[in-house]
Amino acid sequence: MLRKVLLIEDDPVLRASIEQTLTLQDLEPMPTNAFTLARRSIRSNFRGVILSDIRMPDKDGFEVLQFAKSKDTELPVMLLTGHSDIPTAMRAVRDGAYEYLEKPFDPQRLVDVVTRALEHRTVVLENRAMREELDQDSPEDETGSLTERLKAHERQIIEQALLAEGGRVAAAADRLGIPRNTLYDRMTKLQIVAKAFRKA
Amino acid sequence: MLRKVLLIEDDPVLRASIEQTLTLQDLEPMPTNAFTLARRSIRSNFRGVILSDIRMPDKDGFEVLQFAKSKDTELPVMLLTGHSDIPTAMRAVRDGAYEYLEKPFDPQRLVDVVTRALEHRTVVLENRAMREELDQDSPEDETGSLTERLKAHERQIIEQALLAEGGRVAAAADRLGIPRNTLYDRMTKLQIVAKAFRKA
DNA sequence: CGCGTTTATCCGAAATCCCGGACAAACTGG
DNA sequence: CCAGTTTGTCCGGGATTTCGGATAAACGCG
Repeated sequence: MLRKVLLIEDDPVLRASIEQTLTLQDLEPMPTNAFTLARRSIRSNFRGVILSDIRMPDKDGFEVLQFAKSKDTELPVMLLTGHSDIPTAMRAVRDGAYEYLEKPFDPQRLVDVVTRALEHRTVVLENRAMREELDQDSPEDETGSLTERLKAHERQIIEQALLAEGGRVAAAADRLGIPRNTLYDRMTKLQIVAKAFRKA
Repeated sequence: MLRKVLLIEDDPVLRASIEQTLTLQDLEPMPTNAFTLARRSIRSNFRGVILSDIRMPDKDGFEVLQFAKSKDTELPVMLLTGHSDIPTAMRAVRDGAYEYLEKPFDPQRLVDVVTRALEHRTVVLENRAMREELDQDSPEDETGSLTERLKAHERQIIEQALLAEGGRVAAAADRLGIPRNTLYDRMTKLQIVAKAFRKA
């Protein structure tokens, strides 16, 4: 489960307060006082969520939202808003903000919302990682000569055995159910060097 | 993206209202007036989310929550609550409810919350499906002798080539880059019969 | 039916592989 | 430091594989 919370809030008092609330919940706030400072942290693979004030001196919280969405549409952005800005905040939610919090808010409410956002972010990233892995595995190349493919597979098996045995050839041979010398023969042919698996 | 919303609400008026709101947003409400009726729909693989009143004649919304969580801890349950029940609702959120909505609520707010819940549910289920697929593929048995494993792999490659060529051995041999006779030799050793790939 | 193609099997020789034995070098741990 | 173990390499012969050639049987099609 992720724990990072990129916090963008210009009011030092409120920022410190939120920071403390999050820290007490075993979360990892990354406090900043302005959007420009937070910019570089906002990436498509950011392993956390964003919590930003909606009204700030330099930049609007809306810009934070748009910037974040431009980097990653599934990156949760939560907005802190004053009472007068609620209609704006609700529109922001429709535009892709994860949630808004009306000031002053219950610390527990903040924690709940942030926690849910982090859960969501966690599964989204897991999802992507798995999808990538799946895409990698599936396209088994059905091309190449039989002998080449078998050789490649044999290399893979032998290297795996060597890795499992910390590069000890005799043990690997035993594990593979073949005489030690035979394994040396195969390794020579495949140009596998045992030392490479032993440096641990 | 999922769209089902299991709606548990005993007040016919409110139920119809919510149903209409959801339908207008291209969602699929499944309205019921009591927990007992909804029970059988609540499964670990339920492809949707749950929206339940927290105060009902027969059963408490809490029980819905607990029942749902017992089936699937990642099944979002949202609770409709009156003003007096807000502390209860907030505790429910800490206990795993996805969100609570204070009556009377803005329809747009309802839609936003439900939509977010559905997004979350969608990625969670995708996640599980992929995990299962990954678990199936990955556990390559790292056991057995080298020769046996290679033989198994060779059989797989040959059968795949035969399948691709409709069981014509000569063509398969060509595809595998080996002489036709050699392939016959291998097939004999591996007890592969070409006819089995030809009846198509 | 008759002819060309494809399949399936047998043969034999060259190439390759498997595997035990042997041994020096390197490593290990009392 | 030294005895015991492990590593890496070489050897050699028996087993296996490879692969072209040959051939009979089966198939496909006009």
